[in-house]
Amino acid sequence: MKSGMPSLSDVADAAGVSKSTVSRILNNRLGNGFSVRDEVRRKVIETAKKLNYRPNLIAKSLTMQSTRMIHIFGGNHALSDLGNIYQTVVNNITQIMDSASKDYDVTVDMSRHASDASEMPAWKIDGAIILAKCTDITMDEIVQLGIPYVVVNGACPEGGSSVVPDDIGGTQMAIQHLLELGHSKIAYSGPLPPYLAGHSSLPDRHDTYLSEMQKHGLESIFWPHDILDSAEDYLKETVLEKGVTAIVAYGHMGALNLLQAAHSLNIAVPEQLSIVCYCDEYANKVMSPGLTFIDLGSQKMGKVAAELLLDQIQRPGRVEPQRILLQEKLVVRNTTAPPYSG
Amino acid sequence: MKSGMPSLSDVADAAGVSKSTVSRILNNRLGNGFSVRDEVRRKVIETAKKLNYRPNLIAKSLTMQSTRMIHIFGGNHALSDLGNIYQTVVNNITQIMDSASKDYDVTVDMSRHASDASEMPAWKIDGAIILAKCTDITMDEIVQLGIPYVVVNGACPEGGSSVVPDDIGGTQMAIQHLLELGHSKIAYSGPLPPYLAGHSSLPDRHDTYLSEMQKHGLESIFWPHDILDSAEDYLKETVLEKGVTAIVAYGHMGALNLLQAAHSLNIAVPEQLSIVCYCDEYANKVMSPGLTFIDLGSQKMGKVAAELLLDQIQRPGRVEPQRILLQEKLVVRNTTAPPYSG
DNA sequence: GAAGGCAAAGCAACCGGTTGCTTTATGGAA
DNA sequence: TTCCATAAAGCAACCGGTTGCTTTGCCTTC
Repeated sequence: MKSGMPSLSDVADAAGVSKSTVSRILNNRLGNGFSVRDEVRRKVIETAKKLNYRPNLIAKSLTMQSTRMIHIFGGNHALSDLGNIYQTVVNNITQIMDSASKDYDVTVDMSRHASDASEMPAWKIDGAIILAKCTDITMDEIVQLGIPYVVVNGACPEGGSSVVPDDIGGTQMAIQHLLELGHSKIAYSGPLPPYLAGHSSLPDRHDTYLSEMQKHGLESIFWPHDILDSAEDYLKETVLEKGVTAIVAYGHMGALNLLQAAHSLNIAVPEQLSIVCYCDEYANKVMSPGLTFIDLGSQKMGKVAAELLLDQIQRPGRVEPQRILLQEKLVVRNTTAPPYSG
Repeated sequence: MKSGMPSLSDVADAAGVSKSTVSRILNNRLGNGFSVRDEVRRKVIETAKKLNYRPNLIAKSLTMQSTRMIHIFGGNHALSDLGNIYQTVVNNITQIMDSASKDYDVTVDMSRHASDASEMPAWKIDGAIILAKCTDITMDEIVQLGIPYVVVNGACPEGGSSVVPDDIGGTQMAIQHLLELGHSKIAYSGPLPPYLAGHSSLPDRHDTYLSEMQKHGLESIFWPHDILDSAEDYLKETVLEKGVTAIVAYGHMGALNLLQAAHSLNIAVPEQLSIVCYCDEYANKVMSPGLTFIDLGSQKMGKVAAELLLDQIQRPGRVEPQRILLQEKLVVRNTTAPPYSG
């Protein structure tokens, strides 16, 4: 009890047996030239419980191969935005992990890391989930140490596994939907796509919008527009001046703002203006009225990633690395309609 | 396992010195009865670099007294709701920790735990942040191990530190604001307050609403209303039938829904209906139009908690435990106005 | 009665570092 | 030449577990 937590030796002393005996009993490592009398076993277990003994994972990690710890990398950048899909992803991952036969402990690293530093925790981990991305050094370490991993919504190195939503397909569906309704003046509202940095969804959505518009011989109307910009200015520019009848918005917060601004400007949605956005199904559930949205399937993303990871952990070396492209779904609700022809 | 990762001994052998010498040189632990010739020092450092030696953090944290790890408890319940203030809290905590002179690693526990189980990680932690609450067993362990901790937005045991927003004062300000505008038919919209379970903000806001109304001789109008319920039904009942002119909403998502429903029902906000809600400043920032809201100060909450914790860690035993009641602020924007008198 | 076999538990090395203390080498003073 | 202080580096215990192998004791069996 010197430094707080009781150690294996403390339990051993209290129970009057040796360290190794305690270790073997608590880890149920019988056979292999070892056995105990039931009486001793009970006493040890009881003593451990009484002292509130909990193995020190750090020490355990030093010698053992498995710690049943799953570590989620990238929490700091991925969870820092409000209403982020990663929240749903993480929740679904923990849910799957909890219901797994062996239960796993899940931790999320929230620290900031320099881009040239390792994000590896000090303890040994059995599996890793990478939210969008981690530093190169971290990735190298993960691969070198042979830790099973799955990248969620991000690029992964050769031979790795990933689960990524198909933003290109989703964008195509959105445009298709608007075209079928009869729209031709379709604008895109989203942040500027920085091709080098940033997430692939930015260029994916934006570029697909451009190419789809071009494919159908339509003019593309793009004005970089972040959720913090003035939605009213944006609508004045696009809807009132350029005659835009439909907007594809990068995120649901941006869409909500557009909706509010439309109310202020007396632009009826969906009669005069259709809005479709990319959205997490949960985020959308709590919002009324129902936005027409492209479901990123974050719930499924988390689930699939967790199952993929579990599979890799449980059958090491026998699972083919997979790159799963998760189809997005168009959910038509109350913010899209045929264009106003009055 | 080995995977070629060179160990301290490998470096020592290659450089022709002992383990301890390498350790001391690489950690720059001179003095205290130890010194090296510059020649040897250079050779060791060079050898380490050549072998691409990286210390095994697991082994390191076994012996070191400090692990520089901060653990955040309660991530699973606190971060599972979208748009949660805890997200802001966590982000601000990591920010403070990162800018601390010694840098700390912050992890968030996302596992689910039975209420009679310990949530303690198996590795040593230097400090703990508890989001709202943790299991009793966990709390006991933290106290017993003498780990510095701060409870954020929740109750803490005798002698512990906590940072909590003053929901009672905030509610009083909100009601006061509405009264000054001339409202008298003020409704409260929020989840049912389960007095035993649940968070103190539920009864705090609800009860203060009741007592304030009573204090001013006004009728209280309460209909349990969650964000998933129909906002339109709620408005029909309160505004259209009972003549309510102002609503205090528990959360910003609920307020947003009320706003949308008001549009649908052609109820003008704020002309015919004032809405004020409790909200995270960040969540509100991304929303237009500007809601009048009670600022919970989650940013400050995280900052204060982190600083308090750092203080406790750096001056162990010399810091008085504090219970900080953070004042909420009323931010008047575009959803409150004098009642409609047409 | 001695040898053999097996159940039950302990010894001690090891994982990869850190650190208090000891040993060895070196040089200057007496 | 002898002694001693000090610089330079090594020894070995320790952190808290795991595990191969050995020891102890008891019961059979010949």
